[in-house]
Order: sequence, then structure tokens, then C-alpha cells
Amino acid sequence: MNQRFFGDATIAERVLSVATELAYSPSHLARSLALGQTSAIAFVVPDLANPAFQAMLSSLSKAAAKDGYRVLVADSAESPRDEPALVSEIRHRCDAVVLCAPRMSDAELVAMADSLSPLVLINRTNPKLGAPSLSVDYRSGIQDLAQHLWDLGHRHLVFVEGPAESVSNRHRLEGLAEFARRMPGVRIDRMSGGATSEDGLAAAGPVRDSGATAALAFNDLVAIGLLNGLIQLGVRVPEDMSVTGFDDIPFARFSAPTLTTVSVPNEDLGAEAWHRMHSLITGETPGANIEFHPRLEVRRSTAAPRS
Amino acid sequence: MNQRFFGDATIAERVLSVATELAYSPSHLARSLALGQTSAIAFVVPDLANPAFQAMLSSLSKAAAKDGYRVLVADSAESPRDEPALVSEIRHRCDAVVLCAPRMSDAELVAMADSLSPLVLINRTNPKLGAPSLSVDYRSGIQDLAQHLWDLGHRHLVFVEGPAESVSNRHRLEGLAEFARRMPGVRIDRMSGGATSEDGLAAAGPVRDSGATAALAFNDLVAIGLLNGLIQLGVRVPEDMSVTGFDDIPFARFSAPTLTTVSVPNEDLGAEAWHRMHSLITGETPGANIEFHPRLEVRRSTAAPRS
DNA sequence: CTGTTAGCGCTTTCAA
DNA sequence: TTGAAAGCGCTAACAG
Repeated sequence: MNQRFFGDATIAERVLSVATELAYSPSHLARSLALGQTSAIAFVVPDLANPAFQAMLSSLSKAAAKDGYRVLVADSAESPRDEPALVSEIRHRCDAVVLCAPRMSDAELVAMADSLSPLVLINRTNPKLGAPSLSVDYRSGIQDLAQHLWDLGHRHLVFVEGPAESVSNRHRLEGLAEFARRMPGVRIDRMSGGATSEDGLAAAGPVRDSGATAALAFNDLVAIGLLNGLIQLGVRVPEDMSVTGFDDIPFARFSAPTLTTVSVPNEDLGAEAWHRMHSLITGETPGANIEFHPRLEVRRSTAAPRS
Repeated sequence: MNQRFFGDATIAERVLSVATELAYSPSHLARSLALGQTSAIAFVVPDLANPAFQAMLSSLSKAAAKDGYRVLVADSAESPRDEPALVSEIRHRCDAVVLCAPRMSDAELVAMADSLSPLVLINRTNPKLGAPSLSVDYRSGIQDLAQHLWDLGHRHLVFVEGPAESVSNRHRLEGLAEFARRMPGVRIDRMSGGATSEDGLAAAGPVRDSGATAALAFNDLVAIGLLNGLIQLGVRVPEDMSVTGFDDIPFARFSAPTLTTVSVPNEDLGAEAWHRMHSLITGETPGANIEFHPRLEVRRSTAAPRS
């Protein structure tokens, strides 16, 4: 603003007043087209209804907003099969994408990585990919849980599995397999489950009949559904059966009984994802990949077996 | 596609193959500019971390996706004061906006309504506005809760308030005032609270010392925090003190004790919001406004007072 | 330093 | 029926 000459202030004022009078507002769209950037990023999750992902979304959105970015959300729950198409479509609408726990295969992921860049991965890593990734050590987390149950005296466990395509489910299975190797006296059965409270509820009967004394649920949602189902069936938790979760969602400490689980810092995941993304966008070197180690949270849903 | 002449199929094929070879993909941005529409809508909430809003977001996003629309999320929690600016900014990025429980004043809302159109309101109505709205009858909901407590024998209640600017908080207060008018024998105190579990936790001491035999929390989140705080202080719920929530979030049935509350169909709100929005966009007449009536859900956090 | 113009990548209208 | 051109509303590079 050059104030040395006549009229500047007046002109500016008049322009502004006419602008408001005409209700002028710049078109973000045209600006984006000219600039070649939308200042929006996509966040794609397998299930927007899951509190664990909501926590990430909430912190990601807040962090991005501080830098003037908005987030476009997409839920691939409906049809995991065309997750690649969904991801690619939404990527065209914005500058970058944060892929959270994608269900697609490694081959598919690697194949589309270039076209998605800038890309940040949450809950998924692949050495072939240059994309920054934030992940959780599910293998050690589930082993901490199994060890906790072992220490209480449980020798027969049942794992209520998550979605079959889920990489994080595979990691839990691998962790459990390793645990079984280390502890030859333990027996760990597998049972199909899912990722929601309803899946946990549905698993209650089979879990009760499994002969196991403790159940490891895929996540807190499943655990809470299972807890409820078990109680409805007259199975007391933890007296008759111990139950563990995974994630430590806010409500894990408020369930009845409170849930023994491992905590995953989902807010941090969201915030860190944005930091990586911001670096990528501005051409800086993103921070190193982080693998969060879940922390065991012993509450009241686990106890020594009766016998 | 004209198949009558030579080469068409071949040409199309070649074009396609070259297109994929060059990794061509249409620019959604340019398309939007030319078409004058982005196929995206905004969803603005006062707190993205609240499960009640997440449920709406989840269903809104799913419904919109079916029609090829994406949703851009924004959380106005940070600074309720410039909610108008935030809303206006995000509106410029997309075709329409769903305003959920806006904290802004009626005057502000009415003033910007035109510039926001197409607009759908959730949890807020204003007769001056043409915008479709989906709302919840908080007045009757809170009265149902108060009546339930009255029927149990409670005569001294305390209401742990929500955010002061929140219209839904005001409606609850109005409902309570009406209840007090109908039931002269009741005493209802007010206590400042908030909208989160932390706020509920913080209110535990004051609630215990209030002399009331039952507490009505602004929402389930607050109620669950309060529940926990009370128990930590050695106050038994419901024996020493009854507690009620509002919303019936999924976890209300899993808390310890399970929470007496009124249920609000948040998934329906999200889905219906999209239907209204879709009609608005396509120029059809949107369905009539709906006012959902919360349904009392009596669980274990309420009982007759001891004395 | 100010003002003009080309161009972002698409759609659509209008001539050929 | 096909192809060229104008224009969406902005930014950035360019002359003046």
C-alpha cells in the first residue's frame, strides 16, 4: 500500500465498499486452478464410524486447519474392493492423500503410490514406498496382552479376528504366533470376528463355547461388544472369562467392566501425519517414520482364570 | 460413439491406451471451474471429537458419496468467535454447507444465510431462514429425563450445563424451566460444565457438594466423565447420586453403570441432511423439516434417592 | 511501478 | 458431424 500519493486510501476504501456491496467473494476454485493447488487433502479410512479413526481425523483436521488446509473425508467401508478407485478419485480433488489402514493389497498400493503422491500412510508401511508412514507395532502390542493373560495364569486363549484383508489383523496374528513359539504351553485359537461392536456381540456365543478362559478381541469396539454379549449370556467378566481390546478408545475406561487393552495414540498419529504431509507439500524432508509402541493398560476385564 | 464408420473402435482404443500410457487423468478442478460446481459439500461442527457429531458425519459422508459428492469437514471448536469466517471460507470451496449446531448468534446466522445457500441446518432452526433444518426437541427430551427422576422420587436436581453459546443448551434450560413450572415441588440448580468428558470429570466435586440427589448432564460425554469422577470420589451411582446423559451415543449402553439418557438418532440426522441437501442442489423441493423427539432410555445410572 | 495478457484444463457454444 | 474458440475467475509473467 503506497500512502504517499493521493487517493490511495480512498480508492482502496471505495473498492472494498463496492466489493462488499456486490457481495463479491473470490473464487477459491479459480484460484486453485491458477495456482495448481487446492489447499485440501484427503483422508481415507476403512471405517469412519470407528472412534480410533475419528480421533485421527479430528486431530488431522485441526492440525491441517492451522496451515490453511481442509480435509476431505472418504470411507471405503462400503466396498473394499474398489478402494483403489475411490482413493484415486478423491486424490484428483485435492493436493495429497493420507491413507489410513488401507485394505488394498501391497501390489495395488505400490502400483498407485506414484499417482497418489504426496502420500502419507497410517497403519501401513511398505519398504518399496517412499511415502512417510506412521504405524503401530501391533505385533508387540498383542504380545503384551497375551503375556498379561499368561501371567494371570491363562493357558487357553481365543483371538477374535478382525477383517481378513486387514494388514493390522495379520500383524496381530503374527505377534500371536511368535508368542506361541516363545510360550510352548499356550494354546491360541482363532475365531472370525470383524471390526465393530456388532461383530463382537455376534462372537459372544462362540467365544463362550470355545473352551478358552480368555479372549483377545481385534480392537476395543469388538471387545466392548463381546463384553456385552458375554454378560447377556450370563458369562461373568472377568470371573468366568477375561477379555482384552486394542486401541484404548476413550470409552475403554468407562465400560463395564473397564477394559484391559493397549493404548494407541491416535491423536498423535493424526497430528504427526499432518506434519509429514506439510513437509512433503512444502518440499522439506518429512520427519522420520514413527512406529508407536502400544502401552498395556490393565483394567478390570481381565483376571486369573477360575480353575 | 459412431460405430458406422471405419476406425472408430480402433481410434478410441488408441486414445485410451495413449491416455493411460501418459498417465492422463482429467482435472477435477478445471472441470469444476467450467461446470461451476465442485461436487463437494462442507460439514461444519463445533466439535469433531464428539461421537454424536461423528455419527452424523459418518452417515452424511456415506449418503453423499452415493451421489458422487464428497464432504469437507471443519471443526469450529478452536475459536467459536470466528465461526462465521470459518463457515464462509469453507463454503467458498464447495457447493453447499451443512451447518451442525452452529454456535453463532441468530443475527449472524440470518445475516450469512444467503451467502451460504444451499444450506441445511442441523440442531438449529430459525423461522426467518428458508434453509431446511433437522432438529431435536431438546426441551421435551430434558423434561422426560427430569420427569423420570421426579418419578423416582428426586426433588433436588442439578443441571450440568453445556457451552453457554450453545443453542441446544438454552433449549435444555428452557425445558427445565418449564418442568419446574409444572412441578412446583422440584428444585433445579444450574452448574457450569461444558461438552466433553473432561468437563464432566471436573464437575464431579461441585456436583457431589451441591446437595442434589440427581444430576442431569448436558450430554452423554459429560455424563460419562461425571460418572467416573463421582466414582473416583467415592460417590456411588446410582445409590448416592443419579446421573443422566443426552444423545445415547453407542457407549452409553456400555458404561459403568450403563447410562440413563435420551436417544437422538444421529445417523438419521446425517442421512436426512444429505437428502435435503441433494434436493436443494438438484432444484427439487426438499422434504419437510423434521424435529426428532428423543426417546427416554432408562438404564442403571438412575435410581430412587436414598433418604 | 502499473496495467495488460496469457494461461491453468476443462465444457459448451457456435461455425464450418 | 466435427472442429475451433470462447470463457469459467483467478495468478503470474510480461510489457509499457
